[in-house]
Amino acid sequence: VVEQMSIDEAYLDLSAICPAESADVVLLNSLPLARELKQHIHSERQLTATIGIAANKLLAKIASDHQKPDGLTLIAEADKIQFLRLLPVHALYGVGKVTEQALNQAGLRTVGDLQDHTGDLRALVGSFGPKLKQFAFGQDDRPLELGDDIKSISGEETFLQDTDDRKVLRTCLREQASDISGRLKRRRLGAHTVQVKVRYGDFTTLTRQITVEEPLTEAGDIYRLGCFLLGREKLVSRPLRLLGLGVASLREPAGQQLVLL
DNA sequence: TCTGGGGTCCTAGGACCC
DNA sequence: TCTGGGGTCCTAGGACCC
Repeated sequence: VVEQMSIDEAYLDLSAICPAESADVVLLNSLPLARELKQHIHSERQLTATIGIAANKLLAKIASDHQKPDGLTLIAEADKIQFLRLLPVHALYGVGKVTEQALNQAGLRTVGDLQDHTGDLRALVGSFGPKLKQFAFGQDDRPLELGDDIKSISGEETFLQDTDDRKVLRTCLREQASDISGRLKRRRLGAHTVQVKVRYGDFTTLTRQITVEEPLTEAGDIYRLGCFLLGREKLVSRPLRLLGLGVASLREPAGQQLVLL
């Protein structure tokens, strides 16, 4: 079972082909396969690959980050709590710059600090609290996401020079609309929301969106709504550094709604 | 480092409904 | 005329990930 995360990362669930009575033996049984995988990649592509083996996605990712180029790291269930203790909180999935700072300010710097913390983490990180606590102990029940169901499609362009030239902006928007339309049609989806995004020279970034009843697929329709949003909100009052266009609320136009009259 | 591109999810406020 | 309680949807921004 494979979940592709990006162009160069994926999770593999090998539990079905490496059966064993205990969780850690399952992990050990997958080692030869991991070595073989690395070898295949190297002989076929002349590329190194890094693999992390563990009982869930959180730990597998941490394991693969552990030894970077050409690594192979296994985190056993028996060792996971100890293994995590010394890592900075930033190592946990979902802890970025902002959350890290909030935790640091409360004196929580390592995953061990999180493990030992007796208070309610919700006071520091909101609804992420319970999940963060589980992550700190190496518990993660997120399943592999298989389906290629997709929630939004967008494109954006940063200009070499900030511009408010209507012709340049219209051309840009038209290209983005046509790209989005192509991707919608390939997936046989219709969009009910169109969003524009602008960024000015000072990096101020604004988005505006509109939701419509009819599913959109045509480039012209998406383009027109994008223009409408830009105009309605007078977003091009100064030169733009970036212009973006996107669609969301994607649905398969399964049953076409007919007009009553 | 003056900061690209494509995504997902969460939050908070407001309009609106019963 | 002001006011409860429970809910949905839309919008805008932001944190985070690769």
